[in-house]
Amino acid sequence: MTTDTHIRDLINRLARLDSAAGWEGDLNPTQRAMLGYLDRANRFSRSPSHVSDYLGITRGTTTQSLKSLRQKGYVNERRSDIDKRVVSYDLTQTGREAAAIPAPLEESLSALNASDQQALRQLLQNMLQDILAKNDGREFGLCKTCRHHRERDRGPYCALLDVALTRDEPHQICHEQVSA
Amino acid sequence: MTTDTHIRDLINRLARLDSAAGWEGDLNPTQRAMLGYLDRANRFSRSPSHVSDYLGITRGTTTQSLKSLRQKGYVNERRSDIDKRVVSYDLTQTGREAAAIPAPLEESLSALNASDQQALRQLLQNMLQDILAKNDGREFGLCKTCRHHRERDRGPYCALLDVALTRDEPHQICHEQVSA
DNA sequence: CACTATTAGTATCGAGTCGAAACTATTGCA
DNA sequence: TGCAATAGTTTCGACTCGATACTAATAGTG
Repeated sequence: MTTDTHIRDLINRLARLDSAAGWEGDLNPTQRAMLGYLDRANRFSRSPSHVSDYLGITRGTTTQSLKSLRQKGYVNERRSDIDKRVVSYDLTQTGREAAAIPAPLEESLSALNASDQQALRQLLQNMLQDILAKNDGREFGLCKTCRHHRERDRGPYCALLDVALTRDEPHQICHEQVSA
Repeated sequence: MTTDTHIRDLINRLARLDSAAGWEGDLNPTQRAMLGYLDRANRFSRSPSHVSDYLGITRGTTTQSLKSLRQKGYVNERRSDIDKRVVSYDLTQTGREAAAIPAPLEESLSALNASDQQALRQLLQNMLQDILAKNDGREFGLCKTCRHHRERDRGPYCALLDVALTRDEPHQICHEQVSA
């Protein structure tokens, strides 16, 4: 059906234009995407494996890209004390600044009215969930939308990992997130 | 605004998943995108420049990719007689077959009902037009939606190039297309 | 009609993406 | 304790991609 191809093309073209604009400075589109993910992911979701799952690439590739991001001073590596296999990445100050520059796609997005934005988000989200379900991929939704998220007296809390959360963590991406 | 980032992420993730699935056989995602474009573009729109404009990459890159597509037997090169600088690419039989395999994104798309599809297409199209307008990029719409397209007694006709069109050309992509 | 500017396309370079496959180190489990 | 699973890394080869410098053909101007 020609109709289908069309929407697919639109999505790919939009992403491509977003990418093309993403060559700003010494970052390429993939590096920018990683930076963006690390910026929005919580402390449980910042390992090479998580980045790989989110971007849909292999861990080998991710290792390479994270290495070049580290060499350019955008991220710091940190090994876990609990599980010595695990590595986690933090954005440096430079990294946070770079993650903050807006893309042309965002400007165009803010031109849409609120209800259109809502509709668009909903439709895209449904598609994404559908595809992820078929590929047993994870959703990487926001912590606060998860079935394990609780609001307690002393603040937010994760019932899956059994840990107290800081005030901003519910708004971050979690690799364990499962929609309620 | 977190809201904006979200939609942008959705679009990029969908495109990325589409890409990741696009490694089938001996084609990579970019090669697959080029093949798809060449398959849907009319005879006036199949040069390296047009591919570059459509994909938002430089001509140098496009030349390289077309070269590898040709070596693998997916496309044929043809120099124009009128303007000897111009080259045009045709899909081979193998190329047409490869362009026909559907992506997971398409299946997920057909799960949406017709009105949702229409709504989604419209919203994405508006965004695309908006972004293209800001970057003086071309729309690459279908011939039949163009202001130069005419329906004559002897069949479809292009008033811009002053040529008669075959029956299927109005349904193809044209680099000269300008929405009516 | 000659001269210059523009346009179409190509080659080369360096950095980096990407999957595949082979590998190390750690942890989990029976 | 010993083997399987997991997290991450390395290496390889093919390729993308922008930048830059290039050739050839056409267009436009005086």
